[in-house]
Amino acid sequence: MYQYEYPHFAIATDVALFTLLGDELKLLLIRRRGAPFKGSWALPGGFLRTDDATLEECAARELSEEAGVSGFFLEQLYTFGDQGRDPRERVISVAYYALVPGEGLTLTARTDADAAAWFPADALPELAFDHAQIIQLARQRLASKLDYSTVAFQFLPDEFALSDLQRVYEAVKGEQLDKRNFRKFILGLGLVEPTGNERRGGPSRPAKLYRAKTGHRLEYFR
Amino acid sequence: MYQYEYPHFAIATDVALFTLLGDELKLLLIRRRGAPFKGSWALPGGFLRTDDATLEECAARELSEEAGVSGFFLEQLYTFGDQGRDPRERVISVAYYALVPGEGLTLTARTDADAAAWFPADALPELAFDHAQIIQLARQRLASKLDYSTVAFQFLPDEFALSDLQRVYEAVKGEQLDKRNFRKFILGLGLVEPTGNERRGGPSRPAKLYRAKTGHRLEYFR
DNA sequence: GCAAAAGTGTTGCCGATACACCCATGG
DNA sequence: CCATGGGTGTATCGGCAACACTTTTGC
Repeated sequence: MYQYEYPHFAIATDVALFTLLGDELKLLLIRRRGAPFKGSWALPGGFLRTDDATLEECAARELSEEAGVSGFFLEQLYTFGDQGRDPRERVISVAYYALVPGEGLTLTARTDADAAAWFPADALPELAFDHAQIIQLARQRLASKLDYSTVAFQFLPDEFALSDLQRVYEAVKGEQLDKRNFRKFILGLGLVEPTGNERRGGPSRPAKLYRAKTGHRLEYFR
Repeated sequence: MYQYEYPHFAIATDVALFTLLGDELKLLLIRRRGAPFKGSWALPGGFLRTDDATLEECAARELSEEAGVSGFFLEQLYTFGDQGRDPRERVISVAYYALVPGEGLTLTARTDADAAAWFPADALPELAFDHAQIIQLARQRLASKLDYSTVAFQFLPDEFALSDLQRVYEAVKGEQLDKRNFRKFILGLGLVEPTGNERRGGPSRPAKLYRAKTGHRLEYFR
């Protein structure tokens, strides 16, 4: 038994995980099985354990445990610690946002798969706790990071067509972009290179495929 | 005595408080009176208490208690929670940065004033914990926020000359700016208005004074 | 041959930069 | 009258937005 000089609190991480399915930005939600907010939709997340070496590790663990997802990009967003944001006791929540390529999602591999689902980011249900606020902040951050970093690549597999990348920008920003200007912009950054492969099979001209020069590391430009 | 389902942790806030003194960006440091890192310089900060309604309130309280400062702008920066960042026990630290006008600093009003001191932001001593990392992050954030927000006003009193504002930009970014272009930039934003007053008394032409149109609320442009 | 998506250049405009001199005051 | 900082305009350049047609494939 320990005696502490200062009060201690529960720490949690909550993660807003986005992906692109078709032309639409999607967000992963979990249906809560316990109180409080039992039956409500909420962000995946959970309490920090002593064997989580870092907060990020905690967030990643919850994402794979609760949602059966892996291979995501993860970045800290903001920390919420107001009194009363959790009705049980004071919980300090470190919010993250995460991105996965739309391809190869392993949601179905989970035992209780129906408890997790992708929602259109523009049509979310009522959410538990202050999760609506977290999501709003995550979307803002995401949209502004498109303008000065390579976050967009995190939505795509290693090989992608420029039109795939454009679909990411359009879905996240919620506006149409001019194809020629977009290509000039991306190629002008000098951060992608052709792989030499093409994507065939569609009823149209094959698309040249590219990869991020830096692998999938986040780069800042501007 | 309570039994918790999950482990609980100490939460702290640490604050990087900047001001402009003369032409130089300064950072406030506190000399630690207790273990660990006794005698080292550190950021002002301390543990979250149950009567702090918000994390921000905790940060503000510590700033006024430890440093005797008030009237600052305060914004959350990042949360550090790795194992081992505090040798005593695991401490989750929510880092903030804060800005005060160089005028009217009340540091001297403190009882143990010699325990707190302003250091040139470019010449800091060895620091306790991971505080050097926090400060580096704060400076980056600050410098980039100059480009798309009105944070700079937070370094200035209500009335200021355009050259004061320019000194802020130069100190934070660490580079000289062209006076004419700078004024065009600021006036072009349309976020300041002349107060009608002048600052006389120097051995030079009096400077017209301005105020932020929005009061001291943070605005985003671009 | 037709539907569907890929690919490709030029022009105009606006915002950012570079640059040097006169002005008003206090001492 | 001199030292100090305040105040002002123009020309150039480069990046960004607007804009439409041809190409390659699968069926």
